[in-house]
Amino acid sequence: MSDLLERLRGRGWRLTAQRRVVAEVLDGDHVHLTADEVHARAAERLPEISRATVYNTLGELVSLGEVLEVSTDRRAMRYDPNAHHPHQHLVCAKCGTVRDVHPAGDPLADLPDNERFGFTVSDVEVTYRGICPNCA
Amino acid sequence: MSDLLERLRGRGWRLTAQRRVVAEVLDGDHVHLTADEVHARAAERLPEISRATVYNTLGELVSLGEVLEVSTDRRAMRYDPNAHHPHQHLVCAKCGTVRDVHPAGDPLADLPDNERFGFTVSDVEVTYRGICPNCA
DNA sequence: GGGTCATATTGGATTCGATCCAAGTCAAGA
DNA sequence: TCTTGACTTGGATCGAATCCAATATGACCC
Repeated sequence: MSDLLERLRGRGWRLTAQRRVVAEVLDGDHVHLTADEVHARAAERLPEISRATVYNTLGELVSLGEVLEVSTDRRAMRYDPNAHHPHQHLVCAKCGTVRDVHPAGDPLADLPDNERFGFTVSDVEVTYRGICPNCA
Repeated sequence: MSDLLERLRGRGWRLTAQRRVVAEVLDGDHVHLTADEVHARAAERLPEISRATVYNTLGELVSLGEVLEVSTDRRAMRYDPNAHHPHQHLVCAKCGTVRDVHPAGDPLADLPDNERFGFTVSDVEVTYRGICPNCA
């Protein structure tokens, strides 16, 4: 993740303690934390960090393409640091657990021209739902 | 949509003026209204209908499988009466317009067993994003 | 038609996630 | 070290959705 910090610095990001901590919190494999969870973990290291800053930083990381926003339910948005490896999500309908998955095929290619209605289609998002082994 | 009302009556639904109006509002082709929009349209016919009742009724229709909930952005949930014909959604990233689309292939079948992690996968939801002709 | 009762409706309060804002703080270049 | 524009803060605010106790009403029975 220090790569990430370097990359952002190169783009003129001012490196603050708060941003560093948020980036470190996200630097786990396969985490899909809510903003509040990110805030809680960040606050363990930097007790005074505010929610607003966590939201700001997450928003910046998203628009820089370093983190993905995924909305798996009607509750809180989740933040996925695995932005540089295309993947989709498998969500447990009971406990909300999220796993990264890699379906075969290219869903974008599966949308024929006559089903695009003149849209310039740039992105597709696939969410699988089911029951995880723990909840079954 | 009177089919719908009959079907629901058969399941013990008590048929009230409010529920009838909500069902009628949803009885349009390819509409993807928010709860507030449903409420506004319902209120044209039945001025005293409350938001709470609209939410209740929509929730019931969803759990009865007669209407689909689609969350196309981080804003309000949308309600899709086209529940009996499998389809996916194409969303304009600018204006939010939603169109029903029918991609080729079966995304469920595209998720291999070794990518299911023991989940019982029951459903998949595909959202295409792009820019519509009007916004381009 | 009238009575009964379980179910539905109401609107105001409440929750929860997210955003906004003005005031204070601080990283980084000179 | 100084300066400055960008960053952070926490409290207010917003918007969607849910909850609740009081009231109203559809459906069934006679």
